[in-house]
Amino acid sequence: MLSSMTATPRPAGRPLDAGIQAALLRATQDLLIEEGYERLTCDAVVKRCGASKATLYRRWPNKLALVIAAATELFPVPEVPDTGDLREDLLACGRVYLKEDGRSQRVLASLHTAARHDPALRAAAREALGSPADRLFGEVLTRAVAAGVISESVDIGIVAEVFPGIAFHYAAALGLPVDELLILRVVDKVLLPSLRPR
Amino acid sequence: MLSSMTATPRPAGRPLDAGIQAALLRATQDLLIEEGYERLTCDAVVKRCGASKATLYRRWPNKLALVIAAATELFPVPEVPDTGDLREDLLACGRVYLKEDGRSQRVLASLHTAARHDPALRAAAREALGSPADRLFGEVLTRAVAAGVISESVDIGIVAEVFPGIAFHYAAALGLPVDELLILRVVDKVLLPSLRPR
DNA sequence: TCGTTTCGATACGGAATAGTACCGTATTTA
DNA sequence: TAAATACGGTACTATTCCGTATCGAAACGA
Repeated sequence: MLSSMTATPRPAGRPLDAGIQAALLRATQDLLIEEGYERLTCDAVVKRCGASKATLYRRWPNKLALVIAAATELFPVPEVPDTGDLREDLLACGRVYLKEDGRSQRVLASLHTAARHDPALRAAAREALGSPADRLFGEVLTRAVAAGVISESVDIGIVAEVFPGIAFHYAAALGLPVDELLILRVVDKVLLPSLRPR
Repeated sequence: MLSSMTATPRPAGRPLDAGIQAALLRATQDLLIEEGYERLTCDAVVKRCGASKATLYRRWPNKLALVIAAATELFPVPEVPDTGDLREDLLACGRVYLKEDGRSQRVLASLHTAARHDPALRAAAREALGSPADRLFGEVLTRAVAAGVISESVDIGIVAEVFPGIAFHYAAALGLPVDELLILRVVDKVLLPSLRPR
């Protein structure tokens, strides 16, 4: 009864193994972080899972589709923090970058740098991802201006770019981890001071 | 007489063409900006100059050496600004990133991202380059603290990372140009406010 | 003029990698 | 049991790209 309600009744033959699918996506994410898009190879992905190439190409038609799938899986759009306290909201925005040990942001940084020079990847990534976390600061700040918590004379556009800029610099160039201490320093020592009315 | 004083008297045969050498380095820089390190090919470099591969490999033993030479050529270590006025010094630090239309910083960003995942490139780049411009803000700020212009309670370490972070984010991920307006916004709306004693 | 070296052009070897094809085996439904 | 499909393994093709080798022509010094 219940199974008969599914849109596509299970086809004959051995079904796809969901565990392998998850393992392939996870390995792809790891290799994106470790090696970057250009140096990630499909052979390395399947080898790391003890899988075979047929198993990979049965699911995704090519490397680009695999990578996009691996990235999108990481991005349930984060919610805009709203605690009623500006400092707490800003800290919460920063902590989005810590989720799963910064996994999603590190994958995104890897993709972003490669997309810079690869039109196909750029188009696919823009469609599938955006960079949701980077927008959080802007939304929190505009809300704060609307609520009168921040003076309208403040340049919230550039303030909103401070943390994403530093986080990307850390992840993509310096190879440093984004951690709670960094978030505290940026929020307390840079963002809040530059938001104070003069 | 004069020529006899040179350490190495001109050897026999046709001399190396300095113009071609300059063209090869410039083409390498352009392709680093346009394509990134991984996608830059030696064939593309020589093709763009109307040169041949023999001409390239006569000068540099491999792609890595070519790229390092192309990058180092762009970096006469910048001088630490010292105008006597903190704001002017900070603006001057930012304007280093504008030199030659941001050419050197864009090349460096390209190299930096590739070096993240390439040990050989990383070692060579660290030895040959560092990232001199990124250090300017730190030096200006520590001097200002020593001079008593800035309170010691300020976290100059993180403040010094704001502009390099945003500039790298723009160059390596967003593909946006760093311009005078951006420098003004960062310095006046972020850096100086966060340096004010509370 | 003669020897030496650089020039552009081109062909080539070797390695890496994307993607395809096929194998025998295992798992599922009918 | 039979048909269908997924599985790991592996061989294969096609392409790209680094780096080498070789060619005749051109540019230098002696």
